[in-house]
Amino acid sequence: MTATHRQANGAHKAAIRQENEHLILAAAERVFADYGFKGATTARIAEIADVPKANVHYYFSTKEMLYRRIMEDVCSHWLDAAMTFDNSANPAEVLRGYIEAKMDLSRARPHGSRIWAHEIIRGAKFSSDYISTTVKSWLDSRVVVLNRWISEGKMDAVEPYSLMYMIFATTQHYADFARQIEIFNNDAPLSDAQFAEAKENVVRIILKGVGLS
Amino acid sequence: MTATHRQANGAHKAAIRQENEHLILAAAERVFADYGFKGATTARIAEIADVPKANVHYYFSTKEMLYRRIMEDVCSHWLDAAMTFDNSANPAEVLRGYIEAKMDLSRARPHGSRIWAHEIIRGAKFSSDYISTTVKSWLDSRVVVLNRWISEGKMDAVEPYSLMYMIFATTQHYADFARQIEIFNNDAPLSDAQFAEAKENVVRIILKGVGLS
DNA sequence: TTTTAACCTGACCAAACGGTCAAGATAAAT
DNA sequence: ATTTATCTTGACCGTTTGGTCAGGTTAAAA
Repeated sequence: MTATHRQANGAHKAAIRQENEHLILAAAERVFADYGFKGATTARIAEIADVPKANVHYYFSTKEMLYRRIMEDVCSHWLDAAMTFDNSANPAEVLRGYIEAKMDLSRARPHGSRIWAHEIIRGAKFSSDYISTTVKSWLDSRVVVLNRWISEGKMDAVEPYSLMYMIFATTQHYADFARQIEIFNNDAPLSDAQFAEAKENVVRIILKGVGLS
Repeated sequence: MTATHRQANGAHKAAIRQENEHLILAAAERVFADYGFKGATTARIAEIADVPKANVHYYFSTKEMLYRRIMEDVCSHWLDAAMTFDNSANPAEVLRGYIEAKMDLSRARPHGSRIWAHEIIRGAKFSSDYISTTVKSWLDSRVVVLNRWISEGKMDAVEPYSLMYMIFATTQHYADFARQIEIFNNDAPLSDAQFAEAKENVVRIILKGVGLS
């Protein structure tokens, strides 16, 4: 390979690194989603990523570091996509937009939701700090908005945390319990049309349930 | 020990067996709830049950058999307590009773709910038969009832499966995500009063959401 | 009292586990 | 052309894993 074929400034090496890290992270996301931290094995991650196990440890020194990286990726993605709780518009539109965004995220990235579920069920050993700071701040600020809407008589006087938990639970159920839903749906994954109907139903029931329709 | 001190007909041996099986099952429920099937270890189960590891294998030949037994226990308990979907009364009372029963079960036996969550997230490898037969039959029969109520104009024309999934998700969230709720509640578990308020909120929002209040 | 059947467990095993390492391959810099 | 830094990987290591087993204890039956 001559100099003219090479990319400038070591771009090839960087590309290799990016490619392999991406392969390993994608495989790890699947394996951690299926088995949780303890149940996942680096051998299985390597197998799915189609790289030797030693290569997994070359890019990510330990299983815990790989797990933490995955958690960070999942969280940042969620902060971007699922925390678009714009409080400038009217309550019904805001809640509808938020619920739809969370439903879409469950559909598009179910692995992230499942990793989160594993992590919380086990007791949030790795993420309790993150939850008690970043996530709690975000949630509390939304509760303030909800309470303002309630005091302005724009919606029913529901307990805001219960409402938020209901939205968390219902939307994430379509990712975490997708296999159960699939079985109930005669062993077929929900079609796009079925999922759209489910999404609309969730929005309708919750909006009406808090007096916003 | 004389004959008069002994219990009749080998009752003592049977009692020993029952006692130890119970100890091991209780410990296994906790460990499987925390780590799922793959992540759980028989050594940890033995440690929590306070019996030698070899004794765990004396009463339950393999980890898989112990897990299946736990799943059966969890399911039968749920069938008893959480499937009391009496369709003779009026819709609002029936739904309220069902939601309250599921919330109470999440509060009283969170481990069972978490084991179920692990099992489904992983793809229901051990339980897909049970879900596609017993549970699906139960669910489909309740959907028939909901559809009848809808056609009789007693409640809104919601998609019944979406509604049932919402109830599953929201009620089980209080077991599966108890740790997250605890952190949001300033690192304190929900008090009985807080839980009662949450339960009432869930009932109110769903009943109103489907036109039953 | 003797026999029998069930219970108990420390010690052990092969397999799987997370992680290491030396030695080679590749490509960028000199 | 040579050096240097990064990438690659089979082989390996100490530990943990699910599971076994021989030999013991206990209590019911004969």
